[in-house]
Amino acid sequence: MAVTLQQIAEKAGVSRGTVDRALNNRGRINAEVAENIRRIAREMGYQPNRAGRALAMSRHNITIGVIIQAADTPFMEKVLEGTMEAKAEVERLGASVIVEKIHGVDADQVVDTMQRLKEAGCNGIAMVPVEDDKLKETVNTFIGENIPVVTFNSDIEDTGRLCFIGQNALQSGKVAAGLMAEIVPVESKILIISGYPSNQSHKNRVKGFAGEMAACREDVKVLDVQYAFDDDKVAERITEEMLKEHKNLAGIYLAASGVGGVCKALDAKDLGGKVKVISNDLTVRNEECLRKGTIQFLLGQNAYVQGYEPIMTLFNKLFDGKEPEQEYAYTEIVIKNRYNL
Amino acid sequence: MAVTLQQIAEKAGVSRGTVDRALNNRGRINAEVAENIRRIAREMGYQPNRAGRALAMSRHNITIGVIIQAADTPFMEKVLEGTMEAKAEVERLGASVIVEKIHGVDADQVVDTMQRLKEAGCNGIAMVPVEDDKLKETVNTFIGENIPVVTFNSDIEDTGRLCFIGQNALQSGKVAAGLMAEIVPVESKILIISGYPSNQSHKNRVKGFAGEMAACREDVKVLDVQYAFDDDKVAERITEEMLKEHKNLAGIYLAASGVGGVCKALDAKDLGGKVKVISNDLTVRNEECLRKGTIQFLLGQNAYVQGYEPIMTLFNKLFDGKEPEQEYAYTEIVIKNRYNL
DNA sequence: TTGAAAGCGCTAACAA
DNA sequence: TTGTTAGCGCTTTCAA
Repeated sequence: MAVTLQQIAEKAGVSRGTVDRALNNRGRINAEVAENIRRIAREMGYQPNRAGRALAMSRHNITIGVIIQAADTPFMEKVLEGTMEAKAEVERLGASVIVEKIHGVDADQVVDTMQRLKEAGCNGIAMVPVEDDKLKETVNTFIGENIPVVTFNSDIEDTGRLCFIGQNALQSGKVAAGLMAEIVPVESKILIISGYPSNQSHKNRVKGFAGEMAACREDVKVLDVQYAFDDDKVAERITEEMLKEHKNLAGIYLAASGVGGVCKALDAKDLGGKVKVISNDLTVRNEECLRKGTIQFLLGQNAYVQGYEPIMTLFNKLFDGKEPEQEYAYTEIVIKNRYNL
Repeated sequence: MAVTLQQIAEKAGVSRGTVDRALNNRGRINAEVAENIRRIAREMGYQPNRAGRALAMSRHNITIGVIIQAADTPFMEKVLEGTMEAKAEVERLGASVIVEKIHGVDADQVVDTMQRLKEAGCNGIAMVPVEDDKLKETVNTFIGENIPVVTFNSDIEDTGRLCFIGQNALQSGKVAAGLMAEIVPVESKILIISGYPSNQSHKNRVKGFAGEMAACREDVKVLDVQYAFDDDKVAERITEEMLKEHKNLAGIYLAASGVGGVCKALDAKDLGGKVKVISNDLTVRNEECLRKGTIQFLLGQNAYVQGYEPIMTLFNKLFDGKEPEQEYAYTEIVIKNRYNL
C-alpha cells in the first residue's frame, strides 16, 4: 500500500493537518517541524493520493472554459472529439468544462465569449485565437486576474498565455520536403500550392518546404507559390495550368486544403501516381486519395491531441499547480502513406 | 457540478445504498425500483465520480504484476519508461504495480515469476511472453482463477489472455514496402535482411514487405531473404557481399536489428543515401543514421505505449470492470524521416 | 503554531 | 429488499 498522510503524521508525532501544511507549504508551521516532516515523507517515498486530493478539491469547483471554432471541418471535429474526451475525464475528477463553439473568425466574438466564460466562473481558458489586438489585451487582463489562458491550433504571440499546443508549421514543411526530395527524379520541377498568403501557418509550411528543398535538392526547381484559398476548384485550375505550362512537373506540395481539386486535375490527365503529391490533414477525403494512390503522403497534426491536451494542461495547472513542461507543446508530425492510415 | 449518487437518491426517494445497488447491478433490489433509479440517473446524466470510486476501492488493494524482459536494449528501456509512468499513475489512484524484470527468454523463469506474483497478491498480470506450452498452460490456469493476463510486444496464441498490445508486424512490412516502392528506380533490386528465421515478428514483417512489393512494383526484383541474427557484423558482411554481387542494388529493407552494420558497409563504399535503407525501431543509434542521411526511413512501434497500455488495460478491467475495446490493440506504425524525429 | 473534525462521492458491511 | 454507517486520503475551517 502507498504511504498516506496519516502514516507520516504518526511517524513524525504530529497531526495530519500539520503534515499537510508542511508538505504543501501552507505556512503557519514551525520551520523545523516542517523540515522534519518533509524529510520523513521523502524517506517513506510519499506520493499524494490523487483520488483523495480530487475529492477534497471538488469543493473548489474548478471550471475550465474552451473556445473553439465551429466544428464544420473534419479536422475540427477531431479536435472536438479530443476536447470532449478530456472534458469527460476531468469531470470524472470533479471539475467542470464549458465548451463554447463560435462561428467564423471574429475577434469580438472571441472576446465576448471569454467574458461570458469568466462570469460563468471559469478558472482557466483554452482557446483557438485569432490575430487581434483587443483579444491580446483581453488575454492579458485574464492573466492579470490569475485566470490562465492556453492557446491551441493557432497561437497568439506577445501575451502572457500559459502555453501553445499545436503544430510546428515550419517543421511540417521540412518533413514534406524530406519526403519530396526522396521521390522526385533529378532536374524536375515542383509546385507549391498554399492556402492564404496571410495565413501564418501556411506561410511557415511553405517556408520550411522551400528552404529545405533548396538545401537538399539543388537540381530541383521549385516554382513560384500559388494560392488556392482552400478552394478545390481553384486548386484544380492551378494544377491544370501548371501541368500545361511545365512539362516535367514531378511533384506538388499542398500546404493547405485543395487535395480534391489537385487529384481531379491529375486523374483527368491520368497522372495520378505519376506526379507525386504531398499534402496535409488526415481528413476522410484526403485519406481516400491516399488509399487510391493519387497522393503519396499525408502529414497529420494530431487533431485529437490538440483538443485533449489544452484541457489537461489547464487542469494540471489549476488542480496540482503544475506548470506545463514547455511553452510550445508541438504535436508530433505524423507521416502517413496508404499502409499506415 | 456533476450529479452525485445522493442527488439521484433524493430524487428517487431512496437511499444512496439503493442507488448504488441499482446502478452497479449488485442485486438485492426490487427490479422496478432499480429500473426507476436507472432512468432517473440517465435523465440527470449521471457520471460516476472516479475519485470517490477510487478512494472507496482502495481498500481492495488492486495489484498488477508486470513481467518484462531485462531493459538492456533502448527499445525495452522505452517500454519500461511507459511501464513506470503507468505504475505511477495507477498508484496515485490507490492501486499497486509490481514490475519484475527477467533476463533472457526462459519460459520456466516466466512461469516462476507468474507464480510469485500471484502469491504476492496480484489481481492481474501483464507480460512479454515466450512461445512455450507450459507457459500457455499457466496463463490458462490464471484465467481460470480470474486473474486476467495481458500480453504485450509479443503475443501468446490460443490462450484465454485478455488482449495483446503490440505491433502488427505484417502491416509494418507493408508500410515499409509502400515507402520503398516510392524511392527506388525502375528495374532495380532490393535486399531484405531479417533477424532470425524463427522469429514470428521478423517473419511477418518480411512477408508483408515482400508481398506488397511484388504487388505494386513488378519491375523490381526482391532478392532472397538474408538473416543477420540481430548482429551488426553479420549485417555488414551481408551488405558488402550483396553490393558486390548485385550492381544495381537500390534498396535494403531491414526487418530487424543491424542498421549499424549496414550503414558501415554503405559508408565504406560512399553509397550512403544512394542505396535506400528502411529499417525498424527508433533507437538512438538508428536515429543518428537517419539524421546523417545514410538511411531514409525508420518505422517505430511506439515502445512507450507498449509499456503503458497493458497496465492501464488491466487497471480498467480490475477497477471499472471495463473490458478492452479489442483483443488486438495494435500500436500505430510511425514513419520517421530525418525531419520528424 | 498545532490539533480536531467535517466533508468531498463512493463502496460495502451490517442492521432492519 | 432497503437504510444506515464507517471509512478510503485529502483539504480546510475552527478551536485551542
